[in-house]
Amino acid sequence: MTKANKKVIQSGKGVHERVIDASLHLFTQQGYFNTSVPDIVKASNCSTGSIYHHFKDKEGIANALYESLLHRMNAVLGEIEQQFPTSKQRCRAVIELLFQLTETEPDVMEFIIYAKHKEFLPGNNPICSSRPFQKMREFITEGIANGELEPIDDMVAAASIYGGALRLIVLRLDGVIEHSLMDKLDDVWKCAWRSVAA
Amino acid sequence: MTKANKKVIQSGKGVHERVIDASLHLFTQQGYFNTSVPDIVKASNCSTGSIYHHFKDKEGIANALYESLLHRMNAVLGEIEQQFPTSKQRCRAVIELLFQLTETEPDVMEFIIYAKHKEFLPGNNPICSSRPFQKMREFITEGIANGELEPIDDMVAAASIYGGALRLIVLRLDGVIEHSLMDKLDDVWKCAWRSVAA
DNA sequence: GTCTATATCCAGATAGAC
DNA sequence: GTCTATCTGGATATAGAC
Repeated sequence: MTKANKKVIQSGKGVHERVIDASLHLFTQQGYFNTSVPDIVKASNCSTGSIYHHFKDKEGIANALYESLLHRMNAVLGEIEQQFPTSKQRCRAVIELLFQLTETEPDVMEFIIYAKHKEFLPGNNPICSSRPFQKMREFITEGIANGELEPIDDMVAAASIYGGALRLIVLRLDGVIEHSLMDKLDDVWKCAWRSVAA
Repeated sequence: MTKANKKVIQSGKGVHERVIDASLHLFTQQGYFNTSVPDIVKASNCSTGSIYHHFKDKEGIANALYESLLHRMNAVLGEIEQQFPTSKQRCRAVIELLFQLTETEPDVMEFIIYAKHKEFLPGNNPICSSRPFQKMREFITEGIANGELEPIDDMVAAASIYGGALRLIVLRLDGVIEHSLMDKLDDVWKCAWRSVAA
């Protein structure tokens, strides 16, 4: 990508947003620790001084990014909850959402489900304890309670429903799968649902 | 752990093994980039000079560790292949093996399936392309070919069979699950097999 | 082969002009 | 609020005695 391109893409954005955008890209492509603040300076077209004016430190950047992505995920899951009444519909919608996000914004997906946050955000809980992941499990718990799903351990059921999709997402992000996950959605869903349906 | 303890544990081992052992522990507990060579010096009771005499550099340590664990995994999967003739038996044995390893040697499991190798071993292929992971998928492919499993996409079938177990392993390593995975083995396997059985 | 002492580098972070 | 110049610490890696 040329310098000119970068400027076009990021024109009109404030420092905060430019830094977050650049960092998401660098962190997912190279890893948090392989990305230096000077790297972020170059990629964001902001100066060191500006960056430290807007963020406490490098970890503060990662934290802002993390919070914003979790917040966004949580909002979308809330919409799914409102739109669909059954466990079956909700879980299917979640998997479709995750696949779509993997295809359209792989950096976002990679940062959410594939980054080792505890290594660079040691203060935070593991991401699987975060609100969005909890909500995903609630969809399951309710399904067990109302008899849509087999009466088994919640964690086992959640892992069975979402586990296959999450594996495929990792394989896709790693380049092992070369075509769009959307092609596999129906098959994945069929397997996932069969594994726990009552 | 006291210094005395450490010496007892590692007495009689050579530099190579002491360094590998200490590094596995440090890398999984703190992350590769949060572990300095001086950290490894202290934990292994080897001097900087000795370490660099036996390994080219810090990455060389991680690489030796990675290769040795993959080699070990590969050997055990080979035994499973020999011992069991059917896809069903083999996949079940794989999941049991992974659960056992998670409980008895969580560091090993964490380094194999949860570390972001591409960030600190940039030369290597993604681990899901490695021999052991390929072999796990072969067990599936053969099952599809001989009619034990539904005739669906190999990757989808593999993700469905192993995905739930791998999710639970991550939850266990993150401390979200507090009891032994062995307790859940039967349920996990039932779900996994139902998802793809012909 | 193992050790201590040390060189070199570059990261993260700050100071202070504008 | 943004910038450039700079400080400081600690990391990786080496040198060279033993």
